[in-house]
Amino acid sequence: MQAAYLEKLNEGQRAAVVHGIGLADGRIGGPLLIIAGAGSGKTNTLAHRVAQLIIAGADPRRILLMTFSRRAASEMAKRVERICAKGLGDKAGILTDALAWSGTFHGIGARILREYAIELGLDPQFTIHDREDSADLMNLVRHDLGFSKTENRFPAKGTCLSIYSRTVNSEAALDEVLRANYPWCAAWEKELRELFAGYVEAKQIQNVLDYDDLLLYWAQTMGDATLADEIGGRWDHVLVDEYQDTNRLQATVLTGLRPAGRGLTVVGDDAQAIYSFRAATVRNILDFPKEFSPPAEVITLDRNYRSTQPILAAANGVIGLARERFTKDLWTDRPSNERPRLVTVRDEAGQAQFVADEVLENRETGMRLKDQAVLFRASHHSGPLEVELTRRNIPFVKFGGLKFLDSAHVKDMLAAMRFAQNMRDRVSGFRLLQLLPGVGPATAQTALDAVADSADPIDTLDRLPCPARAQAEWPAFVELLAGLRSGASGWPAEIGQVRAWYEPHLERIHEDFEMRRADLLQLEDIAAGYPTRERFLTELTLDPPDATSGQAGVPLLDEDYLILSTIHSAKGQEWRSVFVLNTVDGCIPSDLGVGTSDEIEEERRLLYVAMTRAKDSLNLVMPQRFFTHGQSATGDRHVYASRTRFIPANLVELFECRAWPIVAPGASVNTGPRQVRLDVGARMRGMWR
DNA sequence: GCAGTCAGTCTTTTT
DNA sequence: GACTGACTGC
Repeated sequence: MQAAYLEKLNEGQRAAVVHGIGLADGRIGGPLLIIAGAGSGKTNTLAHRVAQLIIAGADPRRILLMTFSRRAASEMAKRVERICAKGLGDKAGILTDALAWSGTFHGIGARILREYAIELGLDPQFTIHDREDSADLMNLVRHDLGFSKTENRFPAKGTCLSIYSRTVNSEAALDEVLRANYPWCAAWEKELRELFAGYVEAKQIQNVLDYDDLLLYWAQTMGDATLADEIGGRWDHVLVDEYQDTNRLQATVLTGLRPAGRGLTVVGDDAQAIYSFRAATVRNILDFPKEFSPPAEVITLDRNYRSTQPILAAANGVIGLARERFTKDLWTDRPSNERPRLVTVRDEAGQAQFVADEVLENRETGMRLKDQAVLFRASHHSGPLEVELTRRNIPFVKFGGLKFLDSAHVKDMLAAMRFAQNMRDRVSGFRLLQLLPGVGPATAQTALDAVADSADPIDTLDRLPCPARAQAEWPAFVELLAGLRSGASGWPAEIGQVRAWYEPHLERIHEDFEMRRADLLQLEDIAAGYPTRERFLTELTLDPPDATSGQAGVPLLDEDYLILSTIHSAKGQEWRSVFVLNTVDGCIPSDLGVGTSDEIEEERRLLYVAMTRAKDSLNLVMPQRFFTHGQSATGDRHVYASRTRFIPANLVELFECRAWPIVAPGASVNTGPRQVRLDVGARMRGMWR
């Protein structure tokens, strides 16, 4: 007899769902690898497996579910709950929020480390630095060591951090990483080693962890037999999604948790590996089965339920040219007469018009904006389109790229709260102090030194001889910190106090403070959704709100809006109609990513991921001309682009090729409504400015 | 020692 | 077109 909720699954999916469940005497099954192609119902299968475990009697609090993003985690939790409701009926009510251990590797790591902080010699109040904070700290150390004025240019802070991060995450030796990924920095190996030692020391003194530390400390913890047993023993089942995008360090954590592989399930698709820049390695998923003895069972899902046959044929064609590949072609029984389209447009402005036109046309036929998405390689590729959408009043939400947390004024506010939380955090303190008029790097350094050595930092700050120009502002500043540290006003009232203190400075520093002030109010709204300051700061760093909106404020949930997303952020999602921008060499593949053949292969998979997001309709848009940057608004310098190398001539027949706009011979090129084409007035004014 | 200006560099994707 | 470092005046 088979439960009704399993009937809709195909054979492979069902095998994956029930693997190792219901063994005699309640034993827990061996390791399982699910190779799940794009659109093969991967999320659904994994959710069913979790639900099946619970229905079969597993304790949901002893299930660890690690996904790639927080969004994926909460989505999964919802689905599990729904399926359990079907399978358990009334008894399912007790499960609400019971799937307590679901999140990203980093998020779970942070939780574990806070809990075991004392045992690991960490202060439980540690703050977490995001990438930019880490780069700033790296820069401070780089400066202290005198590397900022070497005769030959020393690698920039971001490069140093990337090297450090890759070395840590790939568990490789520094010289290997330099040779393989940063050959132009190889001459600095000795200095880099010194820099990284200083960086690690600085983090420890200041009681901060960076993203990598969340994994690194966790992995180190798992190296201790007693702690590994204790932590691994908290869960009976560990499930990992998007396993192709994990790195060595994450694999180490995982084997530490489940040394024998018992109760371990990983899911992924090597054809969709697109995070090697984060040191992810496809070897993790390929080598998974033989990590264990007996080896893990492998189940492959190759039936695609998402796309029409012509779309899938084109995607298979693209990935078929990959140098190396392990999964089979996907298949579907969704026929269609409509091939995906390769659309040639004149330039990026034409591309924006084309997409806007098509999106509106689709909506006329009843397709909501939300069912349509525009995908692109780099965040800034959508710039002209965003302008066009705003002009035509088409609401949109953009995923990926710069977030509102990255703006200077938001970071200032967060720095204030983080410094209050942890006054040894120099990056936050450094930023915060320099907001005061008359305080620059030198004064800030002195103040932070005094605070670091002090048992009563607030008192120290209060007595500090501050520069004359900061005199007037100093008492209010110290009072703010004292207030925050006392916790007297409680959360989220505190953030209002910070804003009240900060606004005059904002006004002094920025011309456009009106716009920025709106962001601060939004930050306050977001803050109100978190129970404590510590949770707010931690979770905001680990899971920043990932969408920015075209209009002021995020559109209401019931409103309809178009999705704009980087291909990376589109992972795991699907839409009825998908547009891919700039399907030309130089954008896909990015001309920055064509150094090695491995990088080229990853760019190819990126296009594959983009194409396989589409259910019914797919448009790959190719602007012919790109205007180069660094010229006046009316300049005409441009370069010509050609079709992406991933769609060579022999694949073109899989597409319907067309040009837009369709120009009848002899007709005027500009078929659209009459509009300003040359702002003569602006040119005249520009002559004098 | 701070703040403003100028010239030169690098420019992706994200937890 | 943003960020960094060097230079200059206060």
